[in-house]
Amino acid sequence: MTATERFQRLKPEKKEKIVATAIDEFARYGFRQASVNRMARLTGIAKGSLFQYFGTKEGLFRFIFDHAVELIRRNLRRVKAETADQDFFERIRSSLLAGVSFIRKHPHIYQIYLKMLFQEDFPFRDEFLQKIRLFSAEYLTPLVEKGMADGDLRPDLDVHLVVFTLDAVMDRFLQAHCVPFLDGNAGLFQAPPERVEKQVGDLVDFLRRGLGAEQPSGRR
Amino acid sequence: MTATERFQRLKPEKKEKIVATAIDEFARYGFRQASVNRMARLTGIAKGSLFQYFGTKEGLFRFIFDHAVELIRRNLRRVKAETADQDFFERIRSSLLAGVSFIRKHPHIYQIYLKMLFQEDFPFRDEFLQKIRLFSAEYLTPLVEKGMADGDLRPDLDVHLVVFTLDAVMDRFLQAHCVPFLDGNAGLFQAPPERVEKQVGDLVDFLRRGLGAEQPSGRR
DNA sequence: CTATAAGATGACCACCTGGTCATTTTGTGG
DNA sequence: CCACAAAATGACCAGGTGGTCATCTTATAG
Repeated sequence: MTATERFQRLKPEKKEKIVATAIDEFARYGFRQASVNRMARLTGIAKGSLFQYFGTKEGLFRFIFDHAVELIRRNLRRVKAETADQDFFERIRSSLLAGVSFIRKHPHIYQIYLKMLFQEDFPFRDEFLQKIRLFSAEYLTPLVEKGMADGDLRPDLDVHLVVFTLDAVMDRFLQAHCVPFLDGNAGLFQAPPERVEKQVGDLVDFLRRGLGAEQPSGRR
Repeated sequence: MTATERFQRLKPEKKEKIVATAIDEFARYGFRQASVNRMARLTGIAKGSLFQYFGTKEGLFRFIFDHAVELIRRNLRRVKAETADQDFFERIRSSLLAGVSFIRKHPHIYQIYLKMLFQEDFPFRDEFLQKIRLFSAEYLTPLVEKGMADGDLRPDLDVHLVVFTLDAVMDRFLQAHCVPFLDGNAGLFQAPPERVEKQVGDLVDFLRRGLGAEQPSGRR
């Protein structure tokens, strides 16, 4: 990969400051419009040093990108494991709440994610889009397949269509939490935790009504 | 509004060339990264002239923006009127097909739309997001309300949630048609018309199964 | 054909960018 | 305290930006 040993040798405090500032910068401005000069000013580190650490702006972004991917991967794995014994719709509920929680903790990473979706001038965008598909395939697909096998989901549904729909609805829910006017007048935008809890509940109940088997194994 | 009389006085041919080039440029590069120099080179018109016509880069974008909004508005109105007598799900089907058709005809406008969703450095972005909400409220909401009143939709569903879900699924369907790897392995990306026809049909059938009343007034 | 107004033009400006590298500062072992 | 290496620095560069405006070209009217 790109050589960042020089950067890795820095004091943790300095490293964190650089990472935080860079994430912020890329989240706010995308790739092309992000300014290494500004990052240098904000971190108090000479521009030359930043280029010594990462080679190029793209190298710096590569590092941030990998960092973010790893964070997301860990989160998905964790949620998947923690909810393994739950009912299908309960898992969807947990996934949505985990998504909101992740965004709360790492808003700038999510902002970068949203920008990369439709902004072609990001480096590694193809890799990024492939990873998204992989995440969806590795996370949602097996979840749906298990849901059908367990009888939580109506047996007449096409797995791919369920995955596609869930992906769309869940993504949109998270987007509406971050972008004004993308909610359906439902006050999703920057809703406080207790309101989110109810919104997620309502949405999942709605999904259950459309996708759930009539008499599932569980109660409710 | 911003003064564009100077531009309006030009020969239609010249006007169209400018509009087409500008739409292309903003679609490819967003706002900040779009270059008036490049547009001048591509149209063969002096940069100074472009600034005489539109005042600023923002003025030029304002014109393109209004132009695009008007196009979309007309399209929505037309589809809504043309499908007024159809069954609810038939209308959704028609809307999706009309969406794909619009994107085929105006791919760059749709690209600008996608970029504006998450790129904050566009001028008029708040206005844009409000318009989106308005379109959704004026288009999808009454459609769903009529669908429920007509008994096409299950009566126990919450209108807002149906609108939210449809919005999410339909938007995602169109996005998947334009961005690779956003489809659920379903080959939506840049699918040819006949494939789109089938995909839309499958999706709508799927939606009908989840949202439709058991015994609607019509056949099928 | 001329006088005048309207329009087109591109050199120019200040500013910002990613990236370089000679120079200075700092850290370390003896 | 020194010597030497490693790290930090910011002036500098070429190239691009949005925007201006004196100058030139064109069209029109008398």
